[in-house]
Amino acid sequence: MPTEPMSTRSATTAARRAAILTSARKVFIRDGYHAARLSDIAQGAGCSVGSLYTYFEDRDALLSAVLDQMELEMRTRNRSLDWRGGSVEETKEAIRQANRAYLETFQRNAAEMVLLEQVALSEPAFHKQRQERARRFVQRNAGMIEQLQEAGLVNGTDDAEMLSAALSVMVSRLAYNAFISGNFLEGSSLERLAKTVDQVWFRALGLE
Amino acid sequence: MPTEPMSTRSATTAARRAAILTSARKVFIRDGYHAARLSDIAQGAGCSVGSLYTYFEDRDALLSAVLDQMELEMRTRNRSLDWRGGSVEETKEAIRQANRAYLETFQRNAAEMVLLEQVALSEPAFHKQRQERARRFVQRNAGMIEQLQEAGLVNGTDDAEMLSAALSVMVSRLAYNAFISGNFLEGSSLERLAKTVDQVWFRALGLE
Amino acid sequence: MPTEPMSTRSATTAARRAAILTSARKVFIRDGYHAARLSDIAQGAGCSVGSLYTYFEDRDALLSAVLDQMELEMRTRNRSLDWRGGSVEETKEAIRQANRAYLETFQRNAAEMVLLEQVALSEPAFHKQRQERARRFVQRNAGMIEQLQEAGLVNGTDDAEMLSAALSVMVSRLAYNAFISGNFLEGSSLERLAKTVDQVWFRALGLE
Amino acid sequence: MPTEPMSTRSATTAARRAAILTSARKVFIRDGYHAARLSDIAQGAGCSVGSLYTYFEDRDALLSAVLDQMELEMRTRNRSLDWRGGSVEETKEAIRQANRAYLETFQRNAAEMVLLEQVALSEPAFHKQRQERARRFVQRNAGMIEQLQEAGLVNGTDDAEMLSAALSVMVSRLAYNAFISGNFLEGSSLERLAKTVDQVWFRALGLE
DNA sequence: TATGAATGAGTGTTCATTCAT
DNA sequence: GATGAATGAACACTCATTCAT
Repeated sequence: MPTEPMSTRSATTAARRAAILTSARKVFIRDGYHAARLSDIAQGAGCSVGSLYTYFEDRDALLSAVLDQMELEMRTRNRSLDWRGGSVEETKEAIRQANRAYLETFQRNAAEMVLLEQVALSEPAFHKQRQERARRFVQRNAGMIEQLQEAGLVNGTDDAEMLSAALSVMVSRLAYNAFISGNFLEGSSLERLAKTVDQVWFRALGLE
Repeated sequence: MPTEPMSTRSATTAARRAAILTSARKVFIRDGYHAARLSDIAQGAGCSVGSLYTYFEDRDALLSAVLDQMELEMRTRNRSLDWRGGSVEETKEAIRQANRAYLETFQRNAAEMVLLEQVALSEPAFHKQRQERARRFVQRNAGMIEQLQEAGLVNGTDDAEMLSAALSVMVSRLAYNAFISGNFLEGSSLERLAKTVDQVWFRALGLE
Repeated sequence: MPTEPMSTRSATTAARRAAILTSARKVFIRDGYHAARLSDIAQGAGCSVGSLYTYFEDRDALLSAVLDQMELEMRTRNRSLDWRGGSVEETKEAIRQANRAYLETFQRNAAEMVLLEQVALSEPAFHKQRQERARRFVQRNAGMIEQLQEAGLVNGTDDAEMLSAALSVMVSRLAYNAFISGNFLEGSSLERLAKTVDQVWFRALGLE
Repeated sequence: MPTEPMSTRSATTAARRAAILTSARKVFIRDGYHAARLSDIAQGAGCSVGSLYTYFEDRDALLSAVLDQMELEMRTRNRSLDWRGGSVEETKEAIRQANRAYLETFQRNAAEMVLLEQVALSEPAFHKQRQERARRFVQRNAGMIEQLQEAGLVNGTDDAEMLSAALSVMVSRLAYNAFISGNFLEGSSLERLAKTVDQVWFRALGLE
């Protein structure tokens, strides 16, 4: 066994930690940030409440670990537009792929997105972190729009940063309304969303 | 006695109800949906905690009344696009005015919007109500887009409903990020937002 | 009824507060500072645990109120030696009375003294306050000894402050051992203590 | 093999026990009787919490061992007055030496004395044991005072036992207030204390 | 109708002790 | 013998709701 990764104890310990994390994620998503109870999490993990404190400092640290895990899994959605020159059609294709990747990730993690939203609304620290991430994402896209402007592919008089923000929030919020149960676009297919958002991006940038 | 004013008692009663409502709104907005405490609301209203129950069934009913009051005040923002024929330029002007009205209302009621968001994320009943309102709003705009399509003013092959939704959420979410403290667009002027969202609307609809 | 002291509500409220205080005092004394439970205090007061918080901020505030009440009751013990000139015999009589007053107070509040001791050992804030009181008490007596020295009644070469401290702690600690159950002088009569401490005071001061 | 040293295992075992004891003493003194935690003790001893239970029955047994160790070290302070006849000056010298020995021990072990006090106030069993020790100490001194009375060196009408107790507690409590941080005699030199307590002893016994 | 004291269920957290490895 | 994760009982504190006055 050349790649034996860890001792039995470590393995067990890691498994228990993972079980708690999984249960916590389920309970936090099912009951919401405020209503989630440690006792439910412990029960779901098959351990006592006290054991939660073996692996996590307190309730907030546990939540934080859950959120970190989610962010890690969703990292791909943060891949902003990757354009390094190319024809109009290549540019459009890059946009199509970025939008699709984002929508797919959102669809796969719809429940998680609600939790992220709840926490951001209640915990200033997390809200700040999340906004910072959004800001960077929008900035990157804005930089790309400026490159397109310089390359003469799109209208050079636009407010690139605000345009980037507008198109970004359009996609994310459309996904929110489509993929999260109870919302007014519920049931809309990813295809249908993608088609419209691509179109708006293209026209807003003048890529036609 | 058709114009009999309210009796003194009624007047007093109504005033007290209003005082409670005002205090509740302030506290719910200041402390957030979960952290707001009835004792603070009573203190702010200059009455006892017990009196709250004379005017409202329970905490949720009080919250509900606060939200209703807010919705009433913000009703203008729900005025969707009002297009009844006209030239391209007239259409664009109608869009400009609708967007501006929405942004102004949002800016004026930024704090309220946070509360609406918090509640929608925690209370399914209210969430449903809010989504229904959003759905109707989007449907109305979608209907108008279809009329524009039929009039030959805009591209007739677009998914009108999804396009309406996309453009709507773009405006509301951009406002959210611009007018609510701590968000990444904080400080952006209404003018700057309006210019970009108008532009995207026009291009997305082909109104140029 | 010219001296009607308070409204019925106030009376009831004060009575409830007093009941809680009485119960708290009993429980704190019976179980000790650390082992005392709020549930026991509430039960003894005939109310719910939650009601304790109507009258006291938290456990510490309740304890503090108990201690304040005790201090108030025991204030007489702080009456240090009151000597304003006079013959040797008058001085001795003043000492006799001061010692007796102290011992009587201690005897009457023996259980309370244990609690004071416990708290002082665990709560720096209270310890400090208590030491300050002791310091002032000793200083006053030291001042009187100096007056006696100046009057030529007692040995003028002694360290008045230290002598005062020595004689003070002798009385208080002897009382502690005599009046508190389980201690090695348990059962000794106040008379017996008084006779010895008076004697030591007289001889130490040279009042013979 | 009469001088066979301890086996390696025994040596190791004894060393570990000693390490635990040392760590426990440090932690109990640093954090106080109630706040001291076994996990800190184990960490200080460089072993696991579970190992504590290999060497000591439970928390109380460990505390008990710590206290025993302290008592052992401080045994000299328990050497009561050792008078087997002699002149007045020799008697006074014996008293001087006893007081000084006591004060020195107390000063050297001030922190330990606080712990002893805390435990005595919370644990009846230990309190009893401590009082018994104090009683014997006072009895021995009382016996010596009676011998002095019989020898005509001191006043024969005094209550020897109570006088012994009074003088004993005076020394110990003065030391407590002088050598333990936060008390009102803090900073007083051993010399200053000794001078006063010697004086009081001499005068109280009539040794002049 | 107004009051505000009383209620009590519910929660996160601590830590000495145990025991499987 | 050594380990340290698991346990679970115990506690202080909160606050929406009730109801006697």
